[in-house]
Amino acid sequence: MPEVTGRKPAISNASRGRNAAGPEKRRGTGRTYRGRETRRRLLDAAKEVFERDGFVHARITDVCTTAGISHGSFYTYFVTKEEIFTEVADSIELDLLAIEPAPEDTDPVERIRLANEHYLRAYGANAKIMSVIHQVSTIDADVRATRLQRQNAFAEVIERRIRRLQESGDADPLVHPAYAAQALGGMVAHFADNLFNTDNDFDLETATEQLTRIWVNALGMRYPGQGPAATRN
Amino acid sequence: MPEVTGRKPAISNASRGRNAAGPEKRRGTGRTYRGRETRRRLLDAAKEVFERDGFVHARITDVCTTAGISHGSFYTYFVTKEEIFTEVADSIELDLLAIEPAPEDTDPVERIRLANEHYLRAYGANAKIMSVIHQVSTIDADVRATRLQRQNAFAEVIERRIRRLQESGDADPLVHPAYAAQALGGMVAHFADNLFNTDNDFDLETATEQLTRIWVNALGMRYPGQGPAATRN
Amino acid sequence: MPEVTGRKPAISNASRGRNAAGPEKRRGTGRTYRGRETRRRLLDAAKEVFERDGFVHARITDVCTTAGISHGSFYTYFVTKEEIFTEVADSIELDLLAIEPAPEDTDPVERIRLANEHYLRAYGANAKIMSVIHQVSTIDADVRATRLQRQNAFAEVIERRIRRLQESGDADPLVHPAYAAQALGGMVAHFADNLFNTDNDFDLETATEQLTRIWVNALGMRYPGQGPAATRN
Amino acid sequence: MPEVTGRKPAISNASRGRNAAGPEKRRGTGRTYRGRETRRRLLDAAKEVFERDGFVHARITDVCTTAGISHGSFYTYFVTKEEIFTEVADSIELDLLAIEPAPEDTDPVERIRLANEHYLRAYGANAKIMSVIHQVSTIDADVRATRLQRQNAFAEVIERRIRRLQESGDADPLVHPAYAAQALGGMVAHFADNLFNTDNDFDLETATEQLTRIWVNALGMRYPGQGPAATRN
DNA sequence: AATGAATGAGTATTCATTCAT
DNA sequence: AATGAATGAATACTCATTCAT
Repeated sequence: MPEVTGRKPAISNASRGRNAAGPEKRRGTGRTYRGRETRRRLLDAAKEVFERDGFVHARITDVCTTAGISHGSFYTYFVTKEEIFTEVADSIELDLLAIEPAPEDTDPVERIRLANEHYLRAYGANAKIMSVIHQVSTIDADVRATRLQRQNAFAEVIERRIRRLQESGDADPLVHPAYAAQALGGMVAHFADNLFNTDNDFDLETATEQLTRIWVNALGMRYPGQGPAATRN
Repeated sequence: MPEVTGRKPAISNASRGRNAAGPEKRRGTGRTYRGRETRRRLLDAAKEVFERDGFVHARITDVCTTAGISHGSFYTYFVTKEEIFTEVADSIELDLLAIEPAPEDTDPVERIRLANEHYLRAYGANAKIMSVIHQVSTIDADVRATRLQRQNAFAEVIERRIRRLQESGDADPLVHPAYAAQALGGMVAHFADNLFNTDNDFDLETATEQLTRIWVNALGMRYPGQGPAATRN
Repeated sequence: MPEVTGRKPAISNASRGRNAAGPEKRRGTGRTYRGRETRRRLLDAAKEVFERDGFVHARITDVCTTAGISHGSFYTYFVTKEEIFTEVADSIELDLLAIEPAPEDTDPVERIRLANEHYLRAYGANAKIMSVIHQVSTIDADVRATRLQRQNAFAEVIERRIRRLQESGDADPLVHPAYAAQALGGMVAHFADNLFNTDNDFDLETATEQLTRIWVNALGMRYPGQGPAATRN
Repeated sequence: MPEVTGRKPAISNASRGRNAAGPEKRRGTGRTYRGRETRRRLLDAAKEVFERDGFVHARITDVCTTAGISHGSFYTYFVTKEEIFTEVADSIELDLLAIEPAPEDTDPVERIRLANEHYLRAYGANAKIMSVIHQVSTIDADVRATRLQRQNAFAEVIERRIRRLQESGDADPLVHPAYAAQALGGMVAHFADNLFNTDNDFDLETATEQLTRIWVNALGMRYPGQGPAATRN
């Protein structure tokens, strides 16, 4: 994706090195209370505008108007549209990936159900901005990288669990943990998007239950007190 | 990102009115061999440019240059960037969803494997443009609608098959066909994107096999000659 | 004549929708002294360019160059070429139609002469832009509407005066006030255009006198101290 | 009005020297029957399109489509948009200026009435295209010149008549023939445009009568059998 | 820290006219 | 003489970013 536009810092190379944050690039202005306040207002406004218009069509002007600050002040706090977007996105996805702590003795199937439920709920609470993040990830290499990184981190967690289940004899050993993790994680992500960002007849509870059932079946796990899953004989 | 323009009504149109516009909007120009050739060249060029630059950054100029035609000739064939994109996208996604007919007596599991393999291969052959289609679907309502429509059509096919398997006692009756269809279809789509458009260690064959296994397990199907799936007792 | 453009809706607007646009359309920027200055410079420049090139051939670029401001700044103040034109036109025609108040006891014929003189002088002072307004009124429905509205308002004033003259027995009762008002008003307007925008041998003073004489005769009015008008026997 | 556009023969210098008709410029193709037929179709179509869209917005494409001929064939018959317009315009105004032959002994007032009636009717029959001619005359110097030339020729006829009336003692000698001719001719022209090209409550018959009355009064003429015009004492 | 005016690169689109067939 | 494809000059408009106050 070569840089075609000529404007100053087009997206791809704007937030490069994320977290690396060029020393003179990142603006803060969090020193005074008033400054912090304005910054927060901008972030809130940005989220609103991004959700409404998508990243591509969102205009900084609108963000400023929404935040009730002047046009030029934006640059006191953020260097580019990309930067503020990244910050908005970061503040969001964190919730999504927060894996809830469950009691030690929670049943494995229940754990999966809880994780799925949490994912769906968290996604639902941020469905619109999630789809925008999705959009940006198809445009901007850095955002895409971050997204993939998170996806992989998520998949790794799942992978470890699958591996553990297999080791304890509770999951089909023929399932490849890495592949299954990516596939099942993707399945839930995909479904969540479908559930909240399109018109359809799905409902959250059934979705939770069904995704869990599929997940459990897929791994060849046993439902508690039900005998072997998916066995008909 | 200045491609997002849109001039004001301009004094002009004011007095146009009447039946001026007429049907002359639809462009075809497939009357001459030369015309058809040029059109084809444009479509090829467009695909190339979209793959390289993505929809947002693709410029009509580049498409024309690549096609070796003059600037203005583009509009002899297409009205907007969106239109040519849609045509490119349509020609692609069709292949993808075409599920090749398998011999009558093909084993159900094998059928699934074949379908998955086909999907992955077809996706792989068009991976780059597929991701662009993805991008556009997050930007343009029409493209999104078309995409969803196809996704649903695809899901319905899967749903019917699941239902049939359940009726013949070959699939877990507790799985909800509609939910499962959307989930499993999404899973494969998601994985395909991951497989071809990111750096990772997955390979096509294993992916085919694993996705199939998960799919089969998820539905509680039995692998041929292996006894009940996912049963370990 | 490419000024008559008008881009397609462009994918963009598709997802804008919602309450995006908002009220931000109306541009003002009269907040700062500097801003007001620039605006004024733009209006002056626009008048100059419109007078020189006519509306059709006038380019916004030229207006900006003439005003000594950058290209994009135009849009800080005006949305379209039409808008700035309308504003220029409005500021002009006002003078034209302002009928100066004459002393109470002014002779009716003198009143007419004064009005004609004022009209011709005012027209003369803005002859070039007047002809451009004329041009635009043949192109743009809005400008045409405004023009007609004014013309009619003007005609109504004349009509009322004719009616009063008839009531006091000072004008031919067979003359239809509404028709005459439109006819005589149009006569002066037409003559003014001819006088200032073409090569001919007319001069302002004779024109004033003659138009007045025709007007007075037409209404069957009496010249002061001359006995009945148009009577030669 | 400097040449701003870059297209080949922009209007102003296109029809230059009218009737001079550069030897190689004017295309004819009136040799075959088919050719003459096509030419006629083009002229009809052009009139229709010009009336509907005005000169500025009329597109040659539309003219061709309307005429049912191919795009490129236009240039077999006409060199430019201006040329075909001029030809359309010429064929129209002729009728308008045709002064009807009245019986030798026709009353002078009746003569004026007949002339006015003819003018209004002829204008009415071509009102729309007349307003387009008006438009073009504000854009194109040549068309403007032609228009003025005709207007002046018309005015001269009127002027001669006024002079004759004055010589025979039938018109106010204080009226300046040249000024009055321009004024009264313009009055009728202006009224005609108003009558047919705007929404108003005027009707043709009253207009004819009133314009005649004003005209007759203005010149201080006597209505037949009514004693001196506009005399009330 | 805030304001709002100024900047200017970037690109889509139209349509009269030409040209190869 | 007809067709229709190709050309390309011309220009309006957007919006991220900078800058003077």
